[in-house]
Amino acid sequence: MRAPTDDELITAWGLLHEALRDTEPLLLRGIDPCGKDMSGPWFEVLIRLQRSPEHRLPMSRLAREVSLSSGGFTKLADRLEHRGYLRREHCPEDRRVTYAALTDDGIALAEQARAKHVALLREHVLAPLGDDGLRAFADAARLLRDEARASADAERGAAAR
Amino acid sequence: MRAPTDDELITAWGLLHEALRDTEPLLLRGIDPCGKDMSGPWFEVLIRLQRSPEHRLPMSRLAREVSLSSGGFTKLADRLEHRGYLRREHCPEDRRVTYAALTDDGIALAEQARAKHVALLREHVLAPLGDDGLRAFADAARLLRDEARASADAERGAAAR
DNA sequence: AGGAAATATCTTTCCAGTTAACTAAATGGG
DNA sequence: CCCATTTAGTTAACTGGAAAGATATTTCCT
Repeated sequence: MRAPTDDELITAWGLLHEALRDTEPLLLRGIDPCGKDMSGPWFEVLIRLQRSPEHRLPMSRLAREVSLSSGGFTKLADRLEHRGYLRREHCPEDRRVTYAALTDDGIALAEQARAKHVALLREHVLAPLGDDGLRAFADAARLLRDEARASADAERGAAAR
Repeated sequence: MRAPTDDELITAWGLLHEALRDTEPLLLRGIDPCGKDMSGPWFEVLIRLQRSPEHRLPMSRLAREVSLSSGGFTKLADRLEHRGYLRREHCPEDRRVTYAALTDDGIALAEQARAKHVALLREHVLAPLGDDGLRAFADAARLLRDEARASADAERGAAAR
């Protein structure tokens, strides 16, 4: 198999960008109980809280998992709290940490959003790729992600030294 | 082959997000003649202009291709122009359009940035995926993108009717 | 030709997210 | 035991990009 040319590499990476950029809006259509804003990672936050015991997680961990700075996550939490989907809870064991916890409304919203999102994923991602294609795609994405994390860690280690 | 569960779908999509988000910064390291800012699509713009005859394209077309709003692209063009990498040229045939054209500095920057970017792509994308994996990955991305565009077009058509 | 609709750009306004500075709380080495 | 370091979260200043409106130019229809 011939090795890819420079242009093939650039094109391949561009395709990934375009696929994500064009598909993303389709996957959230009709899921907007928060209003026209709230474009970003609020859905990720809801999903992660929904999967968690007692529907709560430390804010710092959530921020890290959705790749938001601490300051950015504070504002996101403010928005969700203001709309009644989330509340802050103090952790008695470690008084530095604050939990972000779903309210009942937040739980309901998460379930509804998740159901719609999955339906849209089946339509716009699973359908074009097929079962096998989806798995292969996901495996490749995992490889990329792990390589990126390993590289980033290696660089951080080098910087610390 | 068993059909994917809801969770597998959500996870697969999340992996794609993480792969892109974590890999992206690695692919631009050392490519920053513009300063610490200029995070976004300036590289895409340079590449497209580099490939174009006379190193210039209408601003509106560039904006569409890199998925920026007209306002957003105006500001990006301002930044690149201010740094001396780009100039605006009026089109005599259609006086509405303004070309974005690379300066000599811009051409040099594009070549240098492209070379570095390709090297990083080989290291962080081609290496983990392999030749065949990369092509399969790119093909899947193309499928996704085309499906998304077809859906978006269909919806626009329905809205126009 | 004349007017309506479309196109391209710029302007303004708004908002999400980053960085950095700061406080509070926990941890670890001497 | 104490001080230095680290971690959690909030706040403020700034910036990139989106949405909507304004203007100028072209195209299309009659």
